[in-house]
Amino acid sequence: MSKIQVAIAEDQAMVLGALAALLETEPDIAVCARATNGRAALAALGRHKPHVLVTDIEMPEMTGLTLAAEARERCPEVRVIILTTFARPGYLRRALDAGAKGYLLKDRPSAELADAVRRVHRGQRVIDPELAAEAWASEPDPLTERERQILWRAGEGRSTGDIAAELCLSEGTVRNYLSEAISKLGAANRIEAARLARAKGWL
Amino acid sequence: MSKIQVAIAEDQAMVLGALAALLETEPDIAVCARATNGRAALAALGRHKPHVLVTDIEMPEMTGLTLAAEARERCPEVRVIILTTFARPGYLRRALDAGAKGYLLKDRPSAELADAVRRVHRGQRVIDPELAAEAWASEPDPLTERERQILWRAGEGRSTGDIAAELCLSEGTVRNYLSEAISKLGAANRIEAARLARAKGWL
DNA sequence: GAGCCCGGGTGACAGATGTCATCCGCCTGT
DNA sequence: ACAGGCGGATGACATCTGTCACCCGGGCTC
Repeated sequence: MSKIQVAIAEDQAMVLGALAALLETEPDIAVCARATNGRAALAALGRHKPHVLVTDIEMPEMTGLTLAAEARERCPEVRVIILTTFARPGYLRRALDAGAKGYLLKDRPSAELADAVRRVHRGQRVIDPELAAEAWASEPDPLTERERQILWRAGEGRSTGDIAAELCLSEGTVRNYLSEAISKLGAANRIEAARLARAKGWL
Repeated sequence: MSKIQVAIAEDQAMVLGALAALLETEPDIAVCARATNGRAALAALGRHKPHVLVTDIEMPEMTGLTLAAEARERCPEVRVIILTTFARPGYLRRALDAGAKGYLLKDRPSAELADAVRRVHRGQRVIDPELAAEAWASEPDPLTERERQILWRAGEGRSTGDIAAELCLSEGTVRNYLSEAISKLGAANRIEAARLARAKGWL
């Protein structure tokens, strides 16, 4: 019996090593590659051709979501499982759009990981059930690309003028977009709007 | 040879399980207790009397820092290692004040964990070297308690008026504190100030 | 008791933010 | 050819923020 070959991408080295140790305790699973950022993971996919890729979302260089999308392009036979802290409907939706086969939360019991790897390897989908329900019920991202760009920067503490300069827009326009975003999100000001958007995974 | 008994506290069950798997691969270490929140961890210390406690900082019920302090009170023979994402001088300082013997970052290679456990068990201290240097160089928290309260709320997106009402202060006073905090932190506005303070672990 | 620091408050002012109505090009579908 | 939409801009206005100078009352200490 040949083992299921798994690649892992996770930016916190300690967690990466720990996840690898966890999977290595399974007799039918082998970890063939590890990466601490998205770009490295993508390179590793080409070299090792694993059956399954387990990846975090928030990573330097390349996010797990874009990694999933790239992987589908270049190595369509690799099945991707997103493993993340964030129970954000927006992330799940984007993950599925990017062709991910699994979406698992880091606060699930550790036994579920190996299970998910096996299931996905068999061709099944594995989606965190609570999150799936929530995502179905929840409204889709109401923000336009511009609003996202601007709200993001506003959330970092940059001023209207700064943002306008950076995006080559007029100051008034930036305020308009911000105003629009604030009202779409039902917030009282840019700060709260940014927080809400982040919490939903829209940012 | 009897193994080093380790307890682990970490709120993300998946990571908890993975860390346990990682430590279990070491022949001289055994994981005798696991907890996904601070209170449960404290209870486990009483029951299992481990040699070493490895704990995250940000957890529900009780933070790893207060857990460390409580542990020193009730089970002074247990050596505590803080294992966290956050390279914040403020956290390190508070951890050491609380009697922690180790402070390790989650983005260090996973091999360092077992190493740290052994060292701390032998009675040594293990502090992330870069962080230690930074903490020594870095100025101590410049914020007063009031400023902290107010800046925290401002960072959540609450308005000056809101905050004043909540803390039973006048609106002008809140603005004064905020202004003071902003200038202490060298920020351009309350949002940036809150971000900076958070990054330093002062908030 | 005089002087002084500290938490808190006031008032005034400039500048940043949030809201609206309106306008202008530029596509796009019919 | 024309009506819409859409991204972007403008101007005006009200409100919120950030800053500053100064005031008050209670504890200190000398």
